Amino acid sequence: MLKPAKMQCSAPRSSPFQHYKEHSEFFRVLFFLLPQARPRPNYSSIMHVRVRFAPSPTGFLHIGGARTALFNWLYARHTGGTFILRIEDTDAARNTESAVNIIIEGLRWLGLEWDEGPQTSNADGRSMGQAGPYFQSRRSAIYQARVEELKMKGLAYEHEGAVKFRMPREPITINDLVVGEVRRELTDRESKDPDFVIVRSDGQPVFHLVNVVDDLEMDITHVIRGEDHLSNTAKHIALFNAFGTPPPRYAHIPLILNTDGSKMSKRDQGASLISYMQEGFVPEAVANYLCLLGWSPKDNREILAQSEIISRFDLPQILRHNARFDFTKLRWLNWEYIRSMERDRYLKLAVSAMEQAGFDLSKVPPDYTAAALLTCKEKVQQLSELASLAGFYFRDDMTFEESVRAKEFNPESGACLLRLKSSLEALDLFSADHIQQVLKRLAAESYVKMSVFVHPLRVACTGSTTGPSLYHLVEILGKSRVIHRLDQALALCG
RNA sequence: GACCCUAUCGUCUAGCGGUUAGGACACCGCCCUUUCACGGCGGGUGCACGGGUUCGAGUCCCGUUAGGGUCGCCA
Repeated sequence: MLKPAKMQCSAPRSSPFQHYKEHSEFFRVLFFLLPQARPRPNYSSIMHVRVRFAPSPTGFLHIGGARTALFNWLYARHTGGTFILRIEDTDAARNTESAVNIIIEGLRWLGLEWDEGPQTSNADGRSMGQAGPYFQSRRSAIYQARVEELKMKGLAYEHEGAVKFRMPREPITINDLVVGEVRRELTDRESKDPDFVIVRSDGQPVFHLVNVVDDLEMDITHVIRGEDHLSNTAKHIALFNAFGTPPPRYAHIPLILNTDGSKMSKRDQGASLISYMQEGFVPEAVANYLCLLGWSPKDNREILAQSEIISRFDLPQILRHNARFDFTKLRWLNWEYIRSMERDRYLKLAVSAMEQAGFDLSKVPPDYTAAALLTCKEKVQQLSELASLAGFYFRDDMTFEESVRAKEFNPESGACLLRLKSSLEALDLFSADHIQQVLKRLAAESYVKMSVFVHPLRVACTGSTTGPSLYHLVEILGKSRVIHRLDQALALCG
């Protein structure tokens, strides 16, 4: 089996110069003699790229599917081509409008706008593009005509009420842009009966048929999909051949596995894109992370602007092996995006995360909310962590876990809190600086470290031993709230 | 069972015959420090195994092993 060079560029395979690097001396001379020959012809200028994401609306958008969509989108943007969304809703039983909506909202959240496809989840609703309908459930006539065509050509036949396609018995060679040249032989089971069903006995066309017909009718030039379809591709190529149309270029991208290396299925943690939307992830961070699975900018950088990814992204450099999903690294990336996020956008996302966690901020002064949430901006990896980190700002009564209560509140800390209370009460200007001065002074007077006062104060104010910068949080809470909380804590000190 | 793909630190990756095998996340130590962090400095960990080819192999070839995928009247 011949494996083509991994670094083969986007140039059409027909180019005799694609391996010029391997014969540099020879071609250097050749290029000199033939100035019209370019080492890297620009693929996009030769052909207008049309790619599609074709999910089945199952009520779920798999993170791997999201990455497939992302890679298609990136390739379209990279080449100046067209990104198409097609809904493969041939299985009527489990397809609902809300299931389509999950796909649409997921893609929009990730920022993957499509150039052609539905604009709403309604199969008969508005759409963009001239190659519609973009719902397979509305393309029955097209499939029927194509099946008739195959029958006429003697390439399909009735069998027990279904229609079967005459699959070639010879091995089929797939020329994959990522995997390379793959010679696919029939399996032993297929050898017994190579022909496969393209229309079920109930009249419904099956995936292999509709997928190929749509790619053909929609002039899809590149099929970028998960590697789980690599073996099926032989069937698809055979179908294209049967229709007398050259197949598109294929690019099978590696799969995303669980951390333990097992296949990521629906039920696995983090398998659904919706979970990221709900758990405080920033779409750019998720997209950035997804890009790094199976693709690399090769310059030791992890955080990349979308525009940069678009200009660098290409199919031949995609890795061939599966990647395990590293939730910890995603969280780190998300933190990087949150901390460098523009203030107002952060506030918007932070407020909605708090509301999602059950906090009603509608009656809280906006300035207070903003100041409070801003103290946590660089401290959360997911926006959903805000509820526990900043919750104390928005609660009237502190609750203390038994362990915290036993450890932090005792006669000694009570004494500290009492002095803290009178000193803070006397403070005219309740600012972080002045509050810090008070702590410093008290510690100096008692010949103890600041932490002797810092710790009880933090626990009294926030209910926790960790949190935002103490002096700022005390300032933001304001004198009356702080005094009230000190009283509450004092009552627990015995 | 058959067919197909894959194999560099724990994870994501750089590497395209000659490297002290680089980076990131995670982890450990020290410094800074009002907590948790951030930041700074330093550290450990890797070419699955076995054969070839070659002066020289992480890199090319073959095999083994392991992982993943496919073989539906699912998509």
